[in-house]
This record gives sequence, C-alpha cells and structure tokens, in this order.
Amino acid sequence: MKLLVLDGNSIVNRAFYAIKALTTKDGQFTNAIYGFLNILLHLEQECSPDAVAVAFDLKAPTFRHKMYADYKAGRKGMPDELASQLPILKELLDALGYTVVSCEGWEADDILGTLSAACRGAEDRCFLATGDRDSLQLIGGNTVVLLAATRGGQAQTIYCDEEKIRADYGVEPLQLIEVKALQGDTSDNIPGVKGVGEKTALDLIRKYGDIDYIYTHLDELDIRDSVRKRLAEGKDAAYMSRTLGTIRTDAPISTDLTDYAKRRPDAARAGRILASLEMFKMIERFGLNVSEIQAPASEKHAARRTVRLVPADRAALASAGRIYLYNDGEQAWIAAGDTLCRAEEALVRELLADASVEKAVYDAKRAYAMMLSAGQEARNIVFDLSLAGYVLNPSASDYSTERLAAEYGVARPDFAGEGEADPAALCFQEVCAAAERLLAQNGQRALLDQIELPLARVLAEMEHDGFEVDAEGIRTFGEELDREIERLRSGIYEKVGFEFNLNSPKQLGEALFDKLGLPAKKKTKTGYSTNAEVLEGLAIDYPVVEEILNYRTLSKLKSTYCDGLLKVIAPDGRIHSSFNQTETRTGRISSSEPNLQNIPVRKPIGREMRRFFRAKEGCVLVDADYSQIELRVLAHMADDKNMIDAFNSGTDIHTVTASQVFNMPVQMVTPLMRSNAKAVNFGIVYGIGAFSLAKDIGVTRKEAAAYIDSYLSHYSGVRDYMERVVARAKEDGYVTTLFGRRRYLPELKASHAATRAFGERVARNMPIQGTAADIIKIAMVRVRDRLERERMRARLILQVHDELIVEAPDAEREQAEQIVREEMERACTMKVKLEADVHSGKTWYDAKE
DNA sequence: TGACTCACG
DNA sequence: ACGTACGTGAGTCAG
Repeated sequence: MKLLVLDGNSIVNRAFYAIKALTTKDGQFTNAIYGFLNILLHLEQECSPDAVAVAFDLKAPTFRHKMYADYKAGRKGMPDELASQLPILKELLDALGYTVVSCEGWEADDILGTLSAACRGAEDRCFLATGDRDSLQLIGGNTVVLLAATRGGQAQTIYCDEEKIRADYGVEPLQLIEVKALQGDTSDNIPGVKGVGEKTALDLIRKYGDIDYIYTHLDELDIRDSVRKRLAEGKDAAYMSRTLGTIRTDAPISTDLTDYAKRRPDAARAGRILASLEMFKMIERFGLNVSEIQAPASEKHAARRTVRLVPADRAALASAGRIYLYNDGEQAWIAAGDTLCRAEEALVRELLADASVEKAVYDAKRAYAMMLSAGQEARNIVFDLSLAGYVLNPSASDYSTERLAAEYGVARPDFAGEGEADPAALCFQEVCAAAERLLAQNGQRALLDQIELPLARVLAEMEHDGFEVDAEGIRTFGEELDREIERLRSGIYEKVGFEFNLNSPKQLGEALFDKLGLPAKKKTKTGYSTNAEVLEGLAIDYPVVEEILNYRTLSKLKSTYCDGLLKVIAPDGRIHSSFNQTETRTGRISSSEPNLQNIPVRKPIGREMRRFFRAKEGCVLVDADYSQIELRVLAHMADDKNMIDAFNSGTDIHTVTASQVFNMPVQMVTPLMRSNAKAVNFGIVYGIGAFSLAKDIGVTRKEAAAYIDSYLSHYSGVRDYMERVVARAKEDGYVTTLFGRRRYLPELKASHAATRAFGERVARNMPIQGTAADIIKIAMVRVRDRLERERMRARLILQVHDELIVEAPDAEREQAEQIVREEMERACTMKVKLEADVHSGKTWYDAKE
C-alpha cells in the first residue's frame, strides 16, 4: 500500500506565508487553504497514493514547530487569519475523502512517525510530506520524505531518501537525532550542547556514530580539548535534547493502513465548501461532479429540469420568445425552453440579425463584432452573462459560465440526447436567470441594461473601425530615435568606464552604486532601485545619470511605441485595439493589444508620437475631454458647498483650492501654490496620506499634513463624505458609484494594518473614479447614438478615461464637435456642471489643445 | 513567471 | 517598525 502522510500544520503554515493575499469577497482568508490544496494535488500527482492521512496538532503551537517560534517566545499567537482557516480546511479535507488525524497530547510529527513505522509490509511505501526538516530522521525502510521548500518564491518538493541524507549530511537518517542532540535547535527549544554548532555536531557524529559512543569514550576522542570540555559540560543537555528531538512512533492511533484509504468524496459537501471559498477551479481539479454538488442547493427550485438536444430549427427558435445563445468560440449552442441545439454560424447570424428575437448571450461585444465583420448588425441583445458577472462583482478574474454557475449555486440540468452537450451551454440559461435575480436584488439592472450592454456595441464598433496611423512616419521617427539612443549609449559607457546592459535595472544598479559608488537611496526586493525618481535625485551631481534618464525615455518610446505599434497595424492601415469591458475593478474600460490609453503626452518628445495618429483622408479628429470630472463628481457626491461654489464660480479649481488652503485671495495665488493645491486635489481623490503628498510636492511631511488639514477644514463636506464612505464600506462590505456599480472590499477586514489602510483608500477612491467611468460610458453611448440619429458619417474611435475621440468628415467637423460636447455634458446632471473641452485637428497631436 | 520600470488617466 | 496615493498594459531582464 502506498501511504501519503502530510504534516498538516507544517504545510498549512508554509502555504499561509507563501501566498500573500487571498480572501473571499467577504473577507474570509483563504490563502492557506488554497496553497495547501495546491500542494496536496501536487503531492498526489507525484506519488499516487492509495491512502492519505493529514496529521494536525490538536492544540496548536507546541514547541517543536519552527513556524511557531514567535508564539513560543511569547510574542504572538498564530495569526487569526490562519487560525480561522484551519477548521474549514479540516472539514474540506474530510469531505474530499482524506483522513484527518489528530491525537490529544501528541504532535503531528509523532503521527508521521507512527504511520511511517506502520508501513512495514514488503509492498508498503510511505511518503511523508512536511516543511520541517525534523522529520528527516524518519527516512529509511519504506519511508521517504517530500520536503516542501520555497525556492525563489516557487513552491517545490525535494525528494529525500537515505542516499540524499547521506549525500547532504554524511550521516544516516537516524543519526540526525544524534546531531540534533549536540547541535540543538533554538526554534524548537532543544538546547543541545552549548558551543556546538552544526559543523561540529556533524563532524562528531560522522566520526563516532552517536552520543553514547562519544560520552563513553569522551577522554579517548581525537578532538580539540575545548570541544571535549564543552561536551562534558553539556552531557545532560545532550541526552535531554536527544529525547526531545526523537520523534515518537507509538502514538495511540490506528496503524491499520486501510483505515486511511482514500474515500469517495462527498461532492456535495466538498463542492459547497469550495464554492463558499470561491475556489471554483478547485472543484474541477478535484474531479468533483458539478451537478452533484449543486443538487441540494437547488432543491428550492423544485424538480430538476431535463434539457433535450434537438436539431436546430429556425422557425421554432424565432418563436421561442427569448433564446440563449452561448458561443464558446468554436461551437455555438442555442437554448430555448427545455431544448438545446447546436447551431451553424449562418443560423447564429440570422438570429442575431432578427430584431423580433430576444437574445441573451455570453459576450455581447463579440456578438456585435462577429456581425460587423460579416457586414450585418446584431439586434435585440437583451442580456450578457459576462457583463452581468462583471457588474455583480468587478474584482473577479474569470467570468466563465462554469465559474459563475458555481458561484451562484446553479444546478446543471439533466441532459437527454445523443452525444454530449457543453456543460457551460447546458446550464447557460439557468446561470443567466440566477444572475438576473442577483442583479435585481442589488439594484443593478439599470447599470447593466442602460450602461454596460449598450456600451458593448459601441466598443465593438470602435474596435472594428480602428484608428489610422502613419506607419511611414513612425518608422522614420523610430530610426531617428535609434541614432540618438546609440549616441547616448556610447556616451554613457564612456563616462561610466565600461559596458553593461543599460536595459537591465540590476546591472545598472550595480554599475552606479557598486562600481561607481554613487549614493544608493532606495532598495527594492532584488537590489537597488533605479527608477526615475531615484535617478533624478542623482542627476544634479552626476551628469551621466541625466543621460541615462534620456536613454530610458527614448528607448521606451522606441520599443513600446514605435516598434510596438508598427507590429499591430492592420492591412487597412489602422490600429484595432481591444477595449476590455470586464477588466478593471473600478468600472473603467481598459485597452490592450495595443494599449491606446497610454500613448505619450506629458513629455514633448513623447507627445510627438501623437502626430502619427491621424484622421483618414478627408476627415478630422475631434477630441473632447472632461474638465476635472473626478473632482466635480467628488463635489457632487460629497455635496460640499464650498467646492460646488468653486466650480460654479468659473475660476480654475486648483487656484481656488490654493486660495482656500493658503488662506488668501485668488489673485495672490502663485503658480507654485496652485501646483501644490493641484497635488492635494489629486491626493484627496486617491485617498491621500501626508507621506505621499510630501514626496509628491517636495515639502516636509508635517507641511503636507497641514495642507491636508487646511483643505479638509475648508472643504468640510469632503471630510464628512470621506468618513461616511469608509464607515459605510465597513458596514456593507462594499462601496458603490452613483449608478450602483459595486466594489467589494474584503481588505477592510484584514488584521494587517497596511492592508486595511489600502482598503480605506480604495473605499474613498472607487466611488469617484467609478462614477466618472459610469458617466463617460453613458456619454459614449449617447454620442454614438446621436451620430447615428443625425445620419452622420462621424465615428467614435477612442476613449481615454475622460477623453473621447471622434473621426469626422471635414464637412461634419462643427456638428460633430457640438454633438460630442453636448452629449458629454448632458450625460449626467449633477450639482456642478460637467464641462468638456473640445478641439479638432488632422492628427491627435493637433486635436489636443 | 515575477519584478521592475514607465507610459497614460 | 513598517510602509506609504487610485486605476491600468507592455517591454525587458533574469531565474
């Protein structure tokens, strides 16, 4: 029989400390459980055992465990975040069919020892999995140890048998007890012999075998007298240490290996626990049958449904009222009532084009895109499960139907028919129904129906239309950059005195701080920090650093923007970025492949890039950006009279803020004061701390604190609001935007103060950033619809968070400018007006200001 | 793959 | 004593 025995406490500790942060959206820590399960799966794969026992200490922290060193020293107990996971883990392991073993008064180690000794049959093999090197003494006979180790952040198991011990230590496994008797182990409270360390202890045992021999022949041993003296003085300690360090093999537990044979999992129970831990992938990885799991949860929905597989019938589907269209990328499935059918693309297109048929789909943007590329138009899409999942919780990383089904506790219906149905397709309809119930419960229907779903079409069109670029111009610019980069590079090498890889922060750090001896300021985990902030601090005293900064700027431009963009220009001469609608936790959209939301603008040389983004022949670009949308949203949400008045006065908000913070009339505000006030305004939106503000504007922390204080006493509505929003978040577990978008904040329940502080900053920031995101999404839909209504050829082609870009025929320029401005400003009526600055030009460069 | 750096709002 | 502003995506190095 092959037996795998895990030292539960040791492994769970490793997992807990190896995985930084993982919680459910309610704040229950799950990192240790998750890590444990990963290790368990990994171990099972490695040794395919017939029986598995997981040993736990009954009353946690006893003296032998290294990880509990803190506890023992009386500093602190096992962190609550870990303790709270143990009962859940044990329950889960039991449900998964593993035997959990504990024994009053005995340690997990002793259980390992006892079970190891129980493997004495010729066919028996015993694998001990632990992170603790103590267990190495148990190796031998049928037993090997799989030592959990962390190498460079990666979990690893090291296979340890007798040969490995001989090779590593030069002694037999059992002799490790003798070594420890001499050496001791501070973290385990094993004293050992004072003055004898690992090296001496190993040497002695290699030569003399055990402490009995050493002490019976102490006077004859060929050792230094100092060592002899220490040994003599430590004799009692050595014998006591040997006792303490010997793992026992006689714990009163069953030694009948068949008692540990793997049992069939209780899929319902295990699945429920895993789902409550939001570990949906684990359900699959443990081979649990999803429909079995959810059967009990779905009892309230009466009898289970049976779905029949039927041939696709256009007429029947068209009269079904609403159809559920699930497309996994290769195969399309259509569910209606209790039927499911496979569908060809032609039928899918026909149904999507049919305005009389209501469609619930998985990914509306993809449906719209598919139709656009076929020269058709999708109509009457009324629901999108991926968007629903995102609206319900934007912090998830996966919105697959399978995962949502598990999260919402949806049962998979029975299936009748030949062959197999895609499980996701089979339960798609029920998952949509569950999501709709949750949306209604949360008051989020409008957010989905009126913002996200209409936006999906707009994004599909933006992706389809793309943005024309001047490839030749980019190439030429890239070549110029290259020449300058080479010039800088050789200049830098010459001044530094040797060559190295300038692109490697590691090599650059070593060159500057080790070899040249520049004063290092900041360190990162892996070495010196060489970021722009650090380098700027050095540039004044060391001119070569200025050149390195220039080199950085130019090589970023060349590789990310010139080379990067040239790679993604489509045959139509345009760049078709992806706009991701379920990516950010605040409700913003993101852009990728390429990211068109971070094209340079702040530095003049980078801004040149924007000359290559141009309107097509006969068109112009209309660029409109919201003025201070986030601060306006804040003024509204906080209902801060002063800030509302400041906006309505028409004076520049940062100048007004400066006059408030520094207590003087606006006429006396200097540019520096304005710029500092601007930084405070930003800081407020981000959740502010005096330290960061001080760093940002180069004043002392105390001064920064005074600015913030002055700010909040003048904008007292903002102060009250910020306090309210955090208190409310702690109560509800989430924050919301004006339009009901939510973000759950499990961080607020963390015991780690820094994590909690982060949660509080997010609580202050997300409603602002998220509301601004909601507003521009509304504006996008309105702009797009108005352009269509007015039968214009102008098209929305890009969004950059608070900025919209429309490509319009020259003749439509003025009308387009007016439409974009009006629709952006009317997107939301608040206590302060929304204002958009609108410009146009042939290129993006010219259209901005 | 993770860390670092840097581009944007 | 620590760690230090919100939200993204991409290129590069190094293990």
